[in-house]
Amino acid sequence: MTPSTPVAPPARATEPKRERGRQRVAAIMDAAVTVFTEKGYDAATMTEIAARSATAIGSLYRFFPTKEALAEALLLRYAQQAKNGLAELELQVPEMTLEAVADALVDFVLLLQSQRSFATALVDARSGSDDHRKRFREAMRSGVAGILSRAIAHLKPARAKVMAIVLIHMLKGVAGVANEEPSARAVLMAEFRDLVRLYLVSASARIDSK
Amino acid sequence: MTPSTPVAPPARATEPKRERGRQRVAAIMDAAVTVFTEKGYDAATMTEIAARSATAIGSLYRFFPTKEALAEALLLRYAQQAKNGLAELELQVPEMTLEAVADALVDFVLLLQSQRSFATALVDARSGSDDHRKRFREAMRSGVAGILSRAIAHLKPARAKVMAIVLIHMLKGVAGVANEEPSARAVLMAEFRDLVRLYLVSASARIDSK
Amino acid sequence: MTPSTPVAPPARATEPKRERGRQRVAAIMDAAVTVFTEKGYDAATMTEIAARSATAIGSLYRFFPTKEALAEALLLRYAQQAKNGLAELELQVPEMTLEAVADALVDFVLLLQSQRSFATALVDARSGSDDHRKRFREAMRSGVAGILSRAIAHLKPARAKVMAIVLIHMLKGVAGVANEEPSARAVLMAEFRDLVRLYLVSASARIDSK
Amino acid sequence: MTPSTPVAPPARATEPKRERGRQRVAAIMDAAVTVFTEKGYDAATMTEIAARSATAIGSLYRFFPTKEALAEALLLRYAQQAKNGLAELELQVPEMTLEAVADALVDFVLLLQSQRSFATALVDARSGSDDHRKRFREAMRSGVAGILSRAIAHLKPARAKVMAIVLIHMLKGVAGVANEEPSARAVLMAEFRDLVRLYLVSASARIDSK
DNA sequence: AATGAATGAGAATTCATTCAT
DNA sequence: TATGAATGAATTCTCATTCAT
Repeated sequence: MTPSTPVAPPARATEPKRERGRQRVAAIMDAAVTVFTEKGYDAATMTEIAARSATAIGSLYRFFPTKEALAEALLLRYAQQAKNGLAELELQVPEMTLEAVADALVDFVLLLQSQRSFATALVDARSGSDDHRKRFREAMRSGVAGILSRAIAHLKPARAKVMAIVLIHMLKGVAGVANEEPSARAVLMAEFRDLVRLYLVSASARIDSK
Repeated sequence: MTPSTPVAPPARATEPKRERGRQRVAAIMDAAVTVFTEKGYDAATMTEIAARSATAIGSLYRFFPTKEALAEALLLRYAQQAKNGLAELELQVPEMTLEAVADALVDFVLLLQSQRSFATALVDARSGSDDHRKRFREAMRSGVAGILSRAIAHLKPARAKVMAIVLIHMLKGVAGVANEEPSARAVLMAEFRDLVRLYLVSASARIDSK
Repeated sequence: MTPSTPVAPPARATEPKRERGRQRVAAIMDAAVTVFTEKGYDAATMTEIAARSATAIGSLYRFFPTKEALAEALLLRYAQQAKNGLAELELQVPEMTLEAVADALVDFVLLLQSQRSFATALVDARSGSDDHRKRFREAMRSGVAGILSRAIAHLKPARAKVMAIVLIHMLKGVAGVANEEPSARAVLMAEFRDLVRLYLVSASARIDSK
Repeated sequence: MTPSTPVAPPARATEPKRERGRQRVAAIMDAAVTVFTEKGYDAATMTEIAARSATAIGSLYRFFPTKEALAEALLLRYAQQAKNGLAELELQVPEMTLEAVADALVDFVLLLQSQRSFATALVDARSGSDDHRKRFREAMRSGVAGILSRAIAHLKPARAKVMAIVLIHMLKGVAGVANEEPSARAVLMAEFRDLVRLYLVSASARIDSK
């Protein structure tokens, strides 16, 4: 048969309507995280994801009609978690010192880290609707900017945004520490922690001195 | 037991003996950089690289026996350039202020940047012998550490190494600025520059205060 | 890999550049005619066409990048033959009686018939660029109309066109006779022949009587 | 040896006992006509037919155990209608002129036409038991032959059959007119009408002249 | 040495049909 | 009985790599 969807939008996953389906979807997503993380988006195969989640390939496609749709769903879930985490953190900022905020951000990243590497793989993938990816990036930036605004008095929104971008980049480095030799990890972590603190404190100081 | 070399080391198959060959190789490598950058390692095809360099696919394989070998060669060339640049920079460090060194590092990254995006694509690719990649990373770190050692008096080698790692990560961010909206680029660049300076100056100060 | 041609035009076949390739292409096209005829466009598989022409599937795709492209090429070849045949016939019309022209048209169809059934399958297929199909239809109609114009004096172009359409439809019936029981074929053929003659003669008479 | 019935005859799985079921079946059949018409037999999917008739795929299969069975049922329904129409027409023939009969046949086809295109799709499909198709064809031919016999005095049964075949083919052309450009339709219709009349009248005349 | 043809494993995706709830 | 999940063979198409001229 000739494909009946010559130019279709990214295609959303069919929502499971029974308990069994929901379990399947969960299993698939977990397996997908693993495989994407191990191999990257391109090299990961739907077949392997199906196999690892003990799902027939047809069933996999029932819920995720496209490799891309699957990645998208994963990213969405991840984004949700990240967003929630940031929102939570933001609430606690008022009662924290700047250093504590810096540490909290680092801890937050560390918490997400298990999923982060796959997210990196997917976010960096070039194919597909960058739409979601952009929105995700934006959400992260807004979240971090929000925290910064609360943490540093009189920080202008524009600067908060810029700092958020830089900060997020730094935090990516934190996640990357996991790939280093075990012996070096502790020191590296400490160094990153210091740098993050330094960045926030310095920014705060610059404002106060004005 | 014989040493573990089951697979022939992926390297250039034939050293081009004649001028004609060297041109071919150069054309191929240039095309490869373009294609790898545009599509990423996996999505790039040998056929397209051949086409873009006006090379027959068979000829391409004469020079680079596998896709991986081609990537490796590219990486090697890139590493060489980076190394040379760093070495050069290192020589000039003694006559520079710390801030100038920070700026120079940023400028250096910017210079490499055109090739950097493809390098990122290749370095992040998981397949194949990480051997080269590791060596490349090591070289970069050593180079930057060397510069730091010369730039900051009494900096212990171990700390220089740690700082190099952190610094290199930051510099990657600098390269990433290119992907941002044009309107935001200048500010972001400035922010990164500040941060790099801040990092070096702060590290230097910490030592002096001891 | 993700496909690199998300929305590409029907894709033309790569022209073979060596003798071997040309033979391949011929073998493939012959096999394709057979398979399309036997199973129809949808049910025919590229795998089977490859197998029947003793071609590796990859080679098949080298020359015909799409199932559709293959069908298109077949149709083109067929159209060319039909066109040529009609053009030839047109030249001879002046020296023929009307009945002879009628018979010649029937014979012409019979000649094409071996390929006709597959062409029907392809022309009727819904997918793909109707462009070629339309052009083919138009060519046939023009050809037949030309013959009619030469065969029937004072026939107006517009009427010639209309008659051509009707005539071509009748001729399709002639081709369809092959599917009937052998015992009935001869009589059916004769009946169709008579009808075609009747049609032409009657049309001619109507003009003369004016 | 037992008679060759290896596969169960594809027929309605369950006669709907209740009103509800009958509605379902009707909805399914209607949707099926639409989808088959739009896409052709092969490209039509059971899933889509189910969706369009708001039927669960499982339910669809309760009523029609295979895709083929569904097609068969559709064809059967169509055949019934055609048969009835022809039978009705046959009764009226004695009081009609030959020309009127010709027109009536054309009108009859036009009436069926809405369903005809799908029927064409299915009749032309090669898969499955041609049994039904043959029977359908036979019924049509008999019906038309009957009409002819009544319309043309002294027409021998054998000739009636042959003429029926030719006539039916011509009538298919009438149905095909719908695909032509609107501007051309009227003229084409008239031409086909004339041809049908011409055919009947001429046949009648030939007999009388004997 | 250069070129383009050949190869075939493997990837994404579809869909008729069967099962379990 | 009705529903939606499960299944997996089959299909189109890709591409790194090898061969033959």
